[in-house]
Amino acid sequence: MSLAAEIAIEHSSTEPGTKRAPARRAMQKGQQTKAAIVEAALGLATQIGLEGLSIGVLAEVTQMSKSGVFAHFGSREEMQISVIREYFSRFEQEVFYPALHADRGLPRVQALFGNWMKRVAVEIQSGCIFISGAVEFDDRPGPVRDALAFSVQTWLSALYRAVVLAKQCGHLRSDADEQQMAFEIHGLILALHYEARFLKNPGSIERANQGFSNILARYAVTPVTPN
Amino acid sequence: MSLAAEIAIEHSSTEPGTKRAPARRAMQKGQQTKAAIVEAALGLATQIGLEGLSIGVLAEVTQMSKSGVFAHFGSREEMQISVIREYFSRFEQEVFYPALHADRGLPRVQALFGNWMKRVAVEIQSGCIFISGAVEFDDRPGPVRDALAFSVQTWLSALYRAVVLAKQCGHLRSDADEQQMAFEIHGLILALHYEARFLKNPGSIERANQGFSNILARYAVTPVTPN
DNA sequence: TGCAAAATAGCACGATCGTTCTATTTTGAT
DNA sequence: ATCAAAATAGAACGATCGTGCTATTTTGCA
Repeated sequence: MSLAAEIAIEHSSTEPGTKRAPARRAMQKGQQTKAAIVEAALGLATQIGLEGLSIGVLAEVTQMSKSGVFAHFGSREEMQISVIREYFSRFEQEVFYPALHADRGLPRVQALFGNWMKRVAVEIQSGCIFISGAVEFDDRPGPVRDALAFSVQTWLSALYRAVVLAKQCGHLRSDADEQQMAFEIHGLILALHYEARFLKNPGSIERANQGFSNILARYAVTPVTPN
Repeated sequence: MSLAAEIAIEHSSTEPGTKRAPARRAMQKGQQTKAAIVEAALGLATQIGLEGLSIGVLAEVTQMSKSGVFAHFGSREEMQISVIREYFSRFEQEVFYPALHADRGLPRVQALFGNWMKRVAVEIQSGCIFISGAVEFDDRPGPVRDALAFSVQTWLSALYRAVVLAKQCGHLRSDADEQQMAFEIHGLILALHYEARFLKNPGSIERANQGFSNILARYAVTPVTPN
């Protein structure tokens, strides 16, 4: 049902500062500061990447001591994972859930792509953790890579399922390959991020949108009205 | 004429260890060791990225002292730039030049894409500096970013010119947008690298090839024979 | 073979890193 | 208000980083 359905399960990892037996105390302040740290870390990570994050810089930004920051996570890796979870949560809220209001089938696929584009357009300035993180952790095994790959796979699967639904609705040609279509859409987003953010090529957003139109023209059963 | 025509100009930077006036000495050994260091650095950089390169690790790998390695470049940034130049040079030799033997027009575009695919297929294991470097330096100004962006732009321009040539040859529809076509091809390569190397999704190579066929079907004037 | 120049090594520097340990302060239910 | 627990601070650790300085070794024309 939810994009993050399985996330909740994985979230039951050992949180430092949370003792098992006597869970009577409220500990509101702790979670509050932790959220503020993650917020700051998220802003930093989108710009300089997850690997660029350091406890020291995080302490500086949040006006805390290094050990104060550290205590909230127990390790740097756990801090990075917290950032990934927060990023995923916002991605979910901004891209996935709003698109569920669109009708099943092609309209929903268009909504997903449209919301994704809106987000990436902003991330041309701020950066995207799903893209930078993929490069940073593509052959560095461990829990951070796992959390990142899980988040990305969850989102790409949601996109794929929307395409499958579109075909079931009869909106796509009978010979349309749903995995292929999702792959090509992903490529457009990646090319946009690369050419706009790194190369600073103007017109990239328009080309990504045009590319999506081209994909629709290929896979849809009938000419699609542009949004 | 050459893909790297302008590179030679940029290459006239201050090389440490090269004094201007008395250029009598041969200094063959120096360049030889430097080449070996760059070779080792290239192998490391493809895996762990340009930012992951350190003088210390490089000294370990080449069985030299840190200062011995350092002296060949004068700075870490200059070392990274040397790696980028070497990577570009090999890319040129492997992808660009061989494709010039194909006939102008669509055949050459197909050859460029085919060679590019062959290389990326290998880089699913080893990694691609043009992709990882773009993420590492997308908002870190400086000479390293400049060298990297220049290399990538040079290659993408070469691809674009091949597409323009294909249209001039009458191989593409009159309404074909060459920049758009190059953008979509770039997206396929990026999606392949992302989904195969990071997500380890099988079938990504086939999807990239299929995507290229789809692009040809859209832009070419006549059905194209698959290679 | 001699000898200057080039190549390499050795050492030390300040900085930053993640982490551990031990205080100290703050919190919040009783 | 009390007091234990939670939250935060402070200091120190070993490691690694890029780089500068000064030897020492190696190179290759004369």
